[in-house]
Amino acid sequence: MTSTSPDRTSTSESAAGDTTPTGTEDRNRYNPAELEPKWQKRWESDGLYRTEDHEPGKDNWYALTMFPYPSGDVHIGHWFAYTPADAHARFMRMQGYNVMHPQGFDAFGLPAENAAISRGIDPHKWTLSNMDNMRRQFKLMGASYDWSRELATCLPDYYRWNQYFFLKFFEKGIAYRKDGPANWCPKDQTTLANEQVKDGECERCGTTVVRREMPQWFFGITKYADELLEMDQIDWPEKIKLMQRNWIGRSTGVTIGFDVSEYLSDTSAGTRIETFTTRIDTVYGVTFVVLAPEHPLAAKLTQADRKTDVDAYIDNARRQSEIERTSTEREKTGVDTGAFATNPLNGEKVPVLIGDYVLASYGTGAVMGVPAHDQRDFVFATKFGLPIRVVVAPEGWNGEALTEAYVAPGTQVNSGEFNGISSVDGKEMIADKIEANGWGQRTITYHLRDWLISRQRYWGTPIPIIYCDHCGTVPVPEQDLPVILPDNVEFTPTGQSPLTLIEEFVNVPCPQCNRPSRRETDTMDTFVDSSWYHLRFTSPATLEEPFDTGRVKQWVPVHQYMGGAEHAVMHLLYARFFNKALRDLGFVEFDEPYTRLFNQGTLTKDHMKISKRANPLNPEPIVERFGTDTLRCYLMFLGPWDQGGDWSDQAINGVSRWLNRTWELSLRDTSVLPNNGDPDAERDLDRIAHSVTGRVIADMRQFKFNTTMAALMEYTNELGRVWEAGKVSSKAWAEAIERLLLHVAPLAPHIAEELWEQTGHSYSVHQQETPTWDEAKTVSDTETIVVQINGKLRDQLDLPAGVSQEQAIAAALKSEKIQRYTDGAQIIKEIFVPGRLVNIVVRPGK
RNA sequence: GCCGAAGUGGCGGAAUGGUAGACGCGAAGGUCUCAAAAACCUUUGGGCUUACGCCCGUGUGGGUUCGACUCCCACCUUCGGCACCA
Repeated sequence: MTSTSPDRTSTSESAAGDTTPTGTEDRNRYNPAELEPKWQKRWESDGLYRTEDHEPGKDNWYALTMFPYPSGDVHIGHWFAYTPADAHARFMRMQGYNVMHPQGFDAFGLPAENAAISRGIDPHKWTLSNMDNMRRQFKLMGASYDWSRELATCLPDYYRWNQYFFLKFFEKGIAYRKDGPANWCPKDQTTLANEQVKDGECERCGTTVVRREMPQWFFGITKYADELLEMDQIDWPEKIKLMQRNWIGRSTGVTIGFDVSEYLSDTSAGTRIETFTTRIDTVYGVTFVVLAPEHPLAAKLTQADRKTDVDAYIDNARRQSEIERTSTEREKTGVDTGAFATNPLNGEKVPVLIGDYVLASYGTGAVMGVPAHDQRDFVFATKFGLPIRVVVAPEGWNGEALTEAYVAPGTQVNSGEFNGISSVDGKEMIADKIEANGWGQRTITYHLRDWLISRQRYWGTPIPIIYCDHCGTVPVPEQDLPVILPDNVEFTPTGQSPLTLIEEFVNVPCPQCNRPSRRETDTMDTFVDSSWYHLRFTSPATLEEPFDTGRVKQWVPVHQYMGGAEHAVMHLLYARFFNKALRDLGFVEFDEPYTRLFNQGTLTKDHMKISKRANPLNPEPIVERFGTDTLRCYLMFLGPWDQGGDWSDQAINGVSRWLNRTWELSLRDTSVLPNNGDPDAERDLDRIAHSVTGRVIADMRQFKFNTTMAALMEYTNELGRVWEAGKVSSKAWAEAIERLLLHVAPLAPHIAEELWEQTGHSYSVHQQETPTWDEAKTVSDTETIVVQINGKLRDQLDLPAGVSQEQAIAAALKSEKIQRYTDGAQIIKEIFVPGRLVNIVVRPGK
């Protein structure tokens, strides 16, 4: 199953310390291949990481990583995401928290279906066997997962609750059905996921994909837009918050109607073109109005002589894919309707055009064209020979024509009664006037659309709806849940959902009237699954309800969520929405699902994305050669976790060496050390030991694994020197080693456990607490004071700790090196930074 | 185009406005060895100097400050996200 690279077995690369001259030394050699599986088994059989809902005297800490899709292999990217997260969870456990660290599988999705189509494998079996394989590979990480909580979203025990929530949402109007766009391949006669569309073409057959409107299911996330913008309660990276804000894209402006009644024979779609603008101050500069091709008034307004052209244009726009239409590269196109609209402010009649740069889905689907103050309108007007009228004058403008749109604020001109005032004030005054006259009103619009959850796919949660000719859209009664996804289905080569072909699935009696009806064959977006899995982890075995409310209360909101930034606006926004919807339905009491969020970066190799084909990097050979602990530590050491990093085959040696050094240092025969140590030497050792703990605690809390590792490496280097000096007692030495092992434990759990045992401690190191430290013990008797002349380093002095300003400056002025600069010069200023430096500012004298 | 992050030795990277380059890799020299590997020790930003030392140096150009990798302004480059949003 797992492919092994052929060259690896033949090379004679030896594991660290591989060659062993004698059998007696063998026993004390660091051998991860032996001890890692040993401890993994022990931890598992002891249930060391099984979490209770309550531990007396401890606060709960829910450490969650974004669960993986079961693609089949745990790759190095998984290791980079999951092992530092595990180290943090372990650290929090040692900080005295009752930590829950679960893991599961986000098991619905397209790849399973692709495997089914291309290789004829059943998605169900494919997914479950991938999960088995990945579970085994995950266990190589030595992570502190509580596997008793494992869940997989493709199992009916899980997805039935998707259906349950769907029904609750439907009842409340949060789930609703309307026409929505889908990517349609005309050749394969199927809809495609966005991932299946490559450069506007069907990934399978290369046919140009078109947009097709069809009835689909939505979740009403936009109702929560304003609440989703509030992010004061959550401790998330500013970057992610910003991306969410931009995605929600709230903009305030004015909706204003342009009367077109005299050009309409059919007024069923109204008599005004409603437009939305954020720049109502420019309304006197409107010289045309543009409708989206899908706008209901587009056809109705078209005058007889323009009909042929307009019909052709609209038809053509419909053929274009979304990708083509929204490409900014593309030249703007448009067509005249022959109709005119009246600007209510100045009574002017301006032409109405249709242009596909106007999007039906944003704002009102119509824009007022102000070419002087909007660059797109400027380009459009130039192309169609429409007038460009300046109404907000740049400073110093004297009536010359513009070469591009002027978008900044200015002074109102050509604006009737508003002439001469600033456009900032004009915005408000004009809006007031429009509202007073009933021409329009202030409006808020959002970039965020409702969440389209329908997928015309097989491998997902069936949507629990039945369509009856008599009763209409009928929800599946709760007691009939789950609607089971049928097994053993046939996949057509086109990728059309097999659900539509299964008679016994589709044809069902109406739950209300019992007449023959048809079941919904769309399934749900997999982001539905991942919107609430963190709740299910608290009580994964519960059968009667989606989760145990009492247990959720003890664990959620998740204290620490960790995962990639690629989910900034999809998963993370959907999960926040889902939580708020569940709250409004009474399922949970809190407002946000994830209190803290940390995003790791991406791991690269040779500064390129790691990919199976072009740039492979398999964790298993690395584990075989160096051990899990080395791999874990190296991934944490190679750079700041949030910035990702670049893999180096060479640099991992350094970490391997360090663990070997840790091993060797810990197992030294302490009987050669004195019983009574030298007090000065022991005070020095204390200083080193306490300051390393201070650094480790501060850095681990903030996910700064690389500097944690650096601090521990410095510590082992120091310990080597301390041993050489031979002045500390065996007791002091043993304490120093104990401290080392406790700090290593979260990072390299296996070696720490083994050494903990071998140094005479009782199982398990992972149930110990982080060592304490005393700030007072970290200060030394002397401190190095840097002496600068005019900010440049000229000397260093070792002075007693806590030296006063006067003493320090006096000592500095006594220094020969300093006198070279002060002799004959005028001292202007002396600066003293306690514990750091003296800076003497001189002017070269005469 | 807009938004965001980042630019530091040969390499990965470290530095509450206060000794730039911690820690590690690599490299060079050495110890051990018949030899090699491993391990250990020393050196390792550039330039000048016999030496004490001195000068330069954190993408570029300015600025603030006694003192700037760090703060401010402008620009360049790379990466990530969004993109005809009215």
